[in-house]
Amino acid sequence: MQIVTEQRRKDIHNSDIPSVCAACEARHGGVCGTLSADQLLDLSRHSTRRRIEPGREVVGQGEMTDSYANIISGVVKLSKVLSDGRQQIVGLQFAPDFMGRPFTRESALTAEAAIDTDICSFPRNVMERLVTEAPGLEHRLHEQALKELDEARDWMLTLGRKTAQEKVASFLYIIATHIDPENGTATAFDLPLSRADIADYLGLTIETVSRQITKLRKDNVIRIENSRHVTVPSMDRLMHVAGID
Amino acid sequence: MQIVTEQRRKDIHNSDIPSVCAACEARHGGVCGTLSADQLLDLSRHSTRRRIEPGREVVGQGEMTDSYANIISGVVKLSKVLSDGRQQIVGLQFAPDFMGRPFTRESALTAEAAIDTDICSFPRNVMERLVTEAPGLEHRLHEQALKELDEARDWMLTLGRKTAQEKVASFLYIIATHIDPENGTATAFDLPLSRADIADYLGLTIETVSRQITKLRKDNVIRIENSRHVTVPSMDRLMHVAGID
DNA sequence: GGGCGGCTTTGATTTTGATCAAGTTGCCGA
DNA sequence: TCGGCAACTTGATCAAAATCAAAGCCGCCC
Repeated sequence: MQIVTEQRRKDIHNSDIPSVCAACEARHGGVCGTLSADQLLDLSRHSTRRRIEPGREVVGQGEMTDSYANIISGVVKLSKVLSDGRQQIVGLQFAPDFMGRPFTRESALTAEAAIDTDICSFPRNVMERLVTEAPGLEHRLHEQALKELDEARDWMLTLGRKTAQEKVASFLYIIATHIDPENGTATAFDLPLSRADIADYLGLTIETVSRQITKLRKDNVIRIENSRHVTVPSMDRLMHVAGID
Repeated sequence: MQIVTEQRRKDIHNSDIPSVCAACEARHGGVCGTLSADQLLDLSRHSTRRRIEPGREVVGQGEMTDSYANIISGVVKLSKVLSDGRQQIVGLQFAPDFMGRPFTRESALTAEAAIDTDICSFPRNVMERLVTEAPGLEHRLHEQALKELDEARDWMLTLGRKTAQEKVASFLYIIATHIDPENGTATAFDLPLSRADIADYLGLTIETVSRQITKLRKDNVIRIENSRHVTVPSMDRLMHVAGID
């Protein structure tokens, strides 16, 4: 399914090697590479670092448009709800992803931390000023949008056409490939989402998710400790179960 | 669900009022508004107009990255397939949408016409040259990407959390609001997709789609002639059935 | 250490939508 | 006007996942 291919991840990653935000000691998810030293300093001066607890909204429904943020560590869920409460997680963001919507146009999205998450945020107006000054910055934001679009479309195939078993395996594969992007695909990791969150991501119920995880365990596709820690003996096997070519 | 809000559609639409491509007598989906007369002429000279028959690929898997195109009339399906043939339509594009992927990074997407479709296409290199010359052009492409991202995420909620009945109603609502963007929401229209296509868009089977359409007809939510022509007596009613707030 | 509450698992049953299998309808060409 | 074919509908049955209902498990606070 290549939600994010290795190559793509590297493209994004390589570009932010040089510049580190002085204020929060973090790379700004690739946005800094295109800025001058002065602009970087400007950005740093206005950025604030915050730790967000699980379940806490990073930026509320409409507020999303008021600021931009870089994820330093942790995982953020982007979700949508129906009026009767049914919920769907429409995206996950991992460090060092960049969050925030260019050009106001709120899309009824809620962003909240799935686990303890550190972010470095700066106000919309600073960002907008920099966009007009640095020609390459919009290009970077554009690439981020295209990356998210690809991920969303890949996930649509999972939501619409895969079985519960394949969905759960696909989810585990995504986590394995994203949880620690520095080191590529992880074969052992902690799930950043509760069963309820996983269900909301997969369009399933908690019970079905639990049963499928149990089945994967019994079939020796994964090993589990504490219901959160997962070990994958064979990534090929997992991908095969996930329906990934 | 506001897959595309009226306002958003207008934003995109208003911006291309002034410029019409001389070669194909069509507006280039909002990309021309940002170009100078010379650049427009340049673009026109390289553009070719084509009619695509239903089922025909507009641009194949990898080729998508070789050219850009503006939809003059018709509907294009963007879809993905699993290795065993299961298929999911991940997006629909209507006139006057702009198609094509900036920066090569193929995402295994197939684009094919759902009905007779006229497009005006131009080669990647011309487009890329213009992007570097006209600063506003990338901005436009960026907005298009964000629009598609919003639509994809709205649809993920539909795929993951709605019932078959709500899915079908949501589909009809999308068609009603997109089929003739000039005139806003249509209360009578021809379905641009076959039952099989609808099923692939909704993550359902043909039979389920058919049964739900029958049910909507029996419940007087819609009227149907020839299995393709739909009349919606009350758009509010349809939206309510679709689970749209 | 004991109990409480949230998260997770497991089991029994029901429901929704898929699958299998005929029919219809409508269109097109002979 | 008559096949013939593809698209669509309808019906019967089946299976996957949802729902309803208890337990476990684990960490935390007293």
